[in-house]
Amino acid sequence: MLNRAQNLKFKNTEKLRISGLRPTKQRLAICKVLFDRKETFHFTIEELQKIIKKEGIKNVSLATLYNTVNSFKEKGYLREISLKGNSTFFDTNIKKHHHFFDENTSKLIDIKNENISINNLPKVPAGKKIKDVEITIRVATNNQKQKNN
Amino acid sequence: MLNRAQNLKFKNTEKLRISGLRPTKQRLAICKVLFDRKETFHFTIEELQKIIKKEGIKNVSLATLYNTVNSFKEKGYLREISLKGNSTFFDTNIKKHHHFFDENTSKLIDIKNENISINNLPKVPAGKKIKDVEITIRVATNNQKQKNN
DNA sequence: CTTATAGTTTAGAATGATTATAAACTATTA
DNA sequence: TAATAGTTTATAATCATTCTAAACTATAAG
Repeated sequence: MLNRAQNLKFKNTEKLRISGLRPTKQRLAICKVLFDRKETFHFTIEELQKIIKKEGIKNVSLATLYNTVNSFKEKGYLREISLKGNSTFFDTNIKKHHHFFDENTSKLIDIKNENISINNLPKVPAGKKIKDVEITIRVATNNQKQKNN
Repeated sequence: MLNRAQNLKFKNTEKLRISGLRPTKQRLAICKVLFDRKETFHFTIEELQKIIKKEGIKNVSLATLYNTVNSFKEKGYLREISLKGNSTFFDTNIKKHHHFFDENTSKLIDIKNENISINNLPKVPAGKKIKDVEITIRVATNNQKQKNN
């Protein structure tokens, strides 16, 4: 019988194998930060690197972070979020959902998909299928000017 | 009485003055491409440069393109569109509306705001106001793999 | 008209994010 | 245990964007 830590590691190893990736120390370190937690979260590559450093799990180069995160994105274990300006955000929540973007803090907040629906969606261009629907609601305190980026 | 070309130039000059920008040759050349047309359109800085070159209006440096487009964005004469990966897209349509993004062609298609509405929008975070709502619907031909960027 | 000045343009440098490279390293398989 | 295929890493390369400072120009005042 596996304890909690062993079980999580086992799951991560499986996730890597399924993705066709060998379970190396670096990748397991990344998995631990990304997937061994109760709540999903949003991050940039830079933030991910800081977290891994802080937890002192293992030093992981930027190149490996980019490669691994991109692999997970391709395999569907992570999603990339569209945002103006700024750098690229990823989300460990891979269920269909949407986002508030707080312009004051530059943080994303999930909107569960059940809460929201779209009416009168126009016809999709001929011969095309919908691959993804992304809704981003930018919010800010009232007294703050709207950021245009 | 002004003819059509003169009238458009006058309007552009006004637009610049209102924005606190002097109507230089370069800026008028950019305005001509952006605003002197029936239909609004989407562009990247690189595409804008190509169009201006092709029309042979006036050579405009990249720095000026960035500066002027950013000024227009700040003044509200242009909107920036959030998109994963790729480079930054702008839209000369400044009315509230949304977009299809065709993954096969990497082109945007407008969805008029009247056509679409959102239900069950959850409560906005405390003390915050909605500044913008952006809906992007990614589409592709059925037989093509979904791009994840 | 000039001229002075404040604003503008530009090439090229600087920056920052991301990707490519190739040598050193490591997990896996035979 | 060795061979090999895959991985990591530092560093270089690339790409979009912003900065800089010198040359240029629109505007306003004389």
